[in-house]
Amino acid sequence: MANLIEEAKLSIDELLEEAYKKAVSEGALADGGFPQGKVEIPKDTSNGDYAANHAMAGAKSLKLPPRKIAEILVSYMDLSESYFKSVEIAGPGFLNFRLSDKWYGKVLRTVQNEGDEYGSSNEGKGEKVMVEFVSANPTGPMTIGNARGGVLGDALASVMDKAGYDVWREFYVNDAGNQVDLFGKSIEARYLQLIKGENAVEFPENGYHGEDIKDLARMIYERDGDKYLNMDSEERSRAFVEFGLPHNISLMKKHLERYRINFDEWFLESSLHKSGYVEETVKLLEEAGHTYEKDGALWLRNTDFGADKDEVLRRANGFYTYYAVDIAYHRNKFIERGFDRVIDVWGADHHGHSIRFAASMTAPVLGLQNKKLDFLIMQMVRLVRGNEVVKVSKRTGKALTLNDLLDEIGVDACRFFFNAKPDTHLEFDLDLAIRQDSENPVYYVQYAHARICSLISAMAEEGCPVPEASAIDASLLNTEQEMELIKQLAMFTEEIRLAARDYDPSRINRYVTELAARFHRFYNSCRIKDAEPSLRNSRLALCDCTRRVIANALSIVGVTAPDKM
RNA sequence: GCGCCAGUAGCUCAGGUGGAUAGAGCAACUGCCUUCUAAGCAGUAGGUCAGGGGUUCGAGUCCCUUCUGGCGUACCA
Repeated sequence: MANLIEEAKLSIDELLEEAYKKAVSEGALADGGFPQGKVEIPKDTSNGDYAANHAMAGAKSLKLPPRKIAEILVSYMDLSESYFKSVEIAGPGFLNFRLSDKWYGKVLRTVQNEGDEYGSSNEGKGEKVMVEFVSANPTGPMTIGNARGGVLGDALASVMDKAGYDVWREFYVNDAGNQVDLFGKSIEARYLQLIKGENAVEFPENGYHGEDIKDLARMIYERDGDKYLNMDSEERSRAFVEFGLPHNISLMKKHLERYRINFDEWFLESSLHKSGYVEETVKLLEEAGHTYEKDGALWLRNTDFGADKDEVLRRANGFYTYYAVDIAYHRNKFIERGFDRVIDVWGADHHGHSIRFAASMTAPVLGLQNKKLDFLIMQMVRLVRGNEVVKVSKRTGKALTLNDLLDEIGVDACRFFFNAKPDTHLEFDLDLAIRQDSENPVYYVQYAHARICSLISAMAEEGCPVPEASAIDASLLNTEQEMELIKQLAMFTEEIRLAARDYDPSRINRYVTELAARFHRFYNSCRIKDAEPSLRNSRLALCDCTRRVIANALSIVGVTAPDKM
């Protein structure tokens, strides 16, 4: 559970502080306090692997020019027991440290010892976090937008899990409310059209036009014939909903499983209605005086909590709005189920809602003062086919479904592709996606893994198994390519930490692509098979570590790491 | 109108919370397989970081403003 980058930075801080203290005790520096500097990995590591700006930060308090301070610190510094072989002063006063082979060896040992666990840390300290994502309406098939939200949520959950949070994946099923009524009415219309003819029955204006609705009607007709023909309309569409929803939900489960997403819970909206929890929550707000009646509806004074408008909680017809249900649902997450933090992965079409909703959640009666509600708002996916923009809408029924997409480009490519930075618009070109073969970066990464696997097995057959990292001589790994590769291996834990902190799992994509690139560079410039035995063993251990980290990283994104390609 | 997100190479995007000379991949061009997987590597070319102001030793990064695109601003979810 080591974060090698953090360790290296900390050890530089310690080296500097020791040098500072020694310099002060011998009168070389004024005792103005140890300067609070930052240790960073510079963009360009040709001057050093780590750069510290303490000398610049201390210029004022120590009343000396930065370069002078740097010189004094360096002269009092002892690197002999450290992970560094040299320190140099550069530019305005940067202190540039270069890593020694003691550190490179430690990296390989750490990767090998920690195995599948390498990359994990205890940053999150077991905090209970729920990631709610996808939560697609069960009124139709999942779309390409859900493909993005699915990977984002799932990979975010994985990253947080690795970073030491206690993570729960949840799918919120909207199995109640207007959309569901409309769903029932849509099936009903299609059903009646089957019997009476398409022109004899009017289709609801805002109904769901998709083929899947027709399919559902057909299934019902094939099973029960015209049994529902003379039934009361309300009763009939309710019966159709009772058939259609479970059907769609199990289909979503199946497709998401194919997409390698498994939820800890499929939470039913209807359960909040049945248990009276929505009513109870609204009453809470009512009794605290946060509501008023207008035009027969019950309104929440959301402007009191800083929102730009008030919201309807209960419609004039007596039904609760999704807004009221959402408040109840989130109260349930925090209060009833004890999550410390909730992250909702929502599309950009919900961002207005998320801002107003966050305001509502600060209502003191809800008791969420110490809780943390975050939103990961992902921008929309723009579907294009060549130059033509493809409109995605469930209403028109023309959407490309998640399952169709998986048929076309495969799970690995899809997961890798959609794990992109959440806050930028994603352009998805269907023409490109279909011919996304070797152009796709996912293959570049997988290829590195397969290359290593076949190399390792070929070497094992020749009597050269992968050695223990503790038994190799890391000082032999002294070419630029080897050192760059090891440095990238060391970065993994830190990368996961940052991905969790920023809610940006796409960092892992970039990380693993860079790791693969560094491996390919190494592989091209360094022979393994016919190197001296000790060098061969060192390189073999390096290959093995790379293989492990690639596999670990890909598993976070939910992409397979093949042995052969 | 107001609010949120974005604008970086021909295309798709990075840019580590203000640091050293702005980077990858694709596309284009030139090389590298009798040697561990060429789905690879090395190299060339490509830029007014949307425009304009400001903050400071220093700005793609922070502030203001204009422009462009997306999304929102329902008794839909």
